[in-house]
Amino acid sequence: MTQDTASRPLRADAQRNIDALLEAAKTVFRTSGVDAPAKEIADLAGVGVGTLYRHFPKRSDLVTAVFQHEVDACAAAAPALADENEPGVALEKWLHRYTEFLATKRGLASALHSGDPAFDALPCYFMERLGPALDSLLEAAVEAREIRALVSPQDLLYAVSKLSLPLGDEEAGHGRRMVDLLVDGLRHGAGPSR
Amino acid sequence: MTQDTASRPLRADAQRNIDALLEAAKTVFRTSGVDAPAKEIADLAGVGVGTLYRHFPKRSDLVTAVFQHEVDACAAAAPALADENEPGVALEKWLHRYTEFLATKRGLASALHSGDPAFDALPCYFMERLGPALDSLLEAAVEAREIRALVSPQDLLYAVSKLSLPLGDEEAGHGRRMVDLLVDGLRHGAGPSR
DNA sequence: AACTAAGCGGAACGCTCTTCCAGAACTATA
DNA sequence: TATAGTTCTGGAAGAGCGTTCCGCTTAGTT
Repeated sequence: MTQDTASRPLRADAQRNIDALLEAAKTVFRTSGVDAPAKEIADLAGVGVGTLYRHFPKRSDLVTAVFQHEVDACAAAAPALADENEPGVALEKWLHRYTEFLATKRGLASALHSGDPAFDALPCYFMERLGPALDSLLEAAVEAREIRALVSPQDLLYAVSKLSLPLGDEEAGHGRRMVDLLVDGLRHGAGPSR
Repeated sequence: MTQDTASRPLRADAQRNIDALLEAAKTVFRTSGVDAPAKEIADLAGVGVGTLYRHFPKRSDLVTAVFQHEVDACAAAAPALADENEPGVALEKWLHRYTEFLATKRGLASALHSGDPAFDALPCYFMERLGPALDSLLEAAVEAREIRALVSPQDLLYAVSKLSLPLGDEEAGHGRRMVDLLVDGLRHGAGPSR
């Protein structure tokens, strides 16, 4: 899933280590934030710190890779959910999947706004991957007349983002409730597509 | 303006150092972010690092103090602007003053969302100080029939916050333009108060 | 002037980041 | 399968930063 773009195909053990590092980094970022010690990540992955720095010379490289990895996983969940559920339910489940994804990104949001140009491309990647994924779910739901057709995937993604990464102080679960409300709102106007 | 709540009145040189540290930290936070080296702040303030840690044992103590200091300054600007300008202009100028304040807070926003409970009280402090300040400007402008009366200070503060601390990638100045638009929107419906 | 205690500075310690290279591990070839 | 050639690995080493600690300084008091 990683590093198969060009050049020669990377040695097998190296690929294994990269995967282990991504998995470890995902876990550590969630528990200790994006500024967690490099050694913690290397230890969890079962490799030396040198190996970490060989594959991800800058911290932002690792952060970016983990982020893209998770965005990909989130996007990939859409077709699976569409197969297994009614369109409206699939949409709802995917949005919750998306909220869970966002919930693990508190620390990452800080990095995104840190001004480091290394992160500039992430929001684009985000939209490019998730936009179409959500769009297919929306279209199916509109087709099935379970929701109305008046929302763009971009708007919905941003709306859910802002609901899930709140400014200020508020109790847990607030984001999830607001997302439910949003989906119900979409359902309300459902009917024959014009 | 600082540390005069209780106990004995703090030695004069200590108070001077505290002020110098706050001033230095404000500058350094702006240029190097909230994670800047402690020594950089201490040097700029002309004191040893020990002095910094004596007054602000944890980094969050310093961050919190600087933040409150700046919130106070921003709130204090409201009456002055109200004296020197027409109500509508005072409102507009203050909102721009507020945007400038927010613009220096990129790094701080990260800290706020970092999950450190030390920062939990900041958003409340923020609203408590700025809410009334903005409210007085709004009331004066409504009274003078320069804007309509349909907005709460909380909504306006949050709206401007979100416009000024954008998610995603966008060119500079976007926040400022959107704030202008918002103020024009307020003006549009102006007329006899009901 | 002398005393007291608050306050100061910066050396020292420990932790983390990052680099580097000798040697291990893998792959291709014969 | 044996060998050569390359990639990749691990962790020691060097540098830098955060934080603590304590002997000395200095403001305030009598």
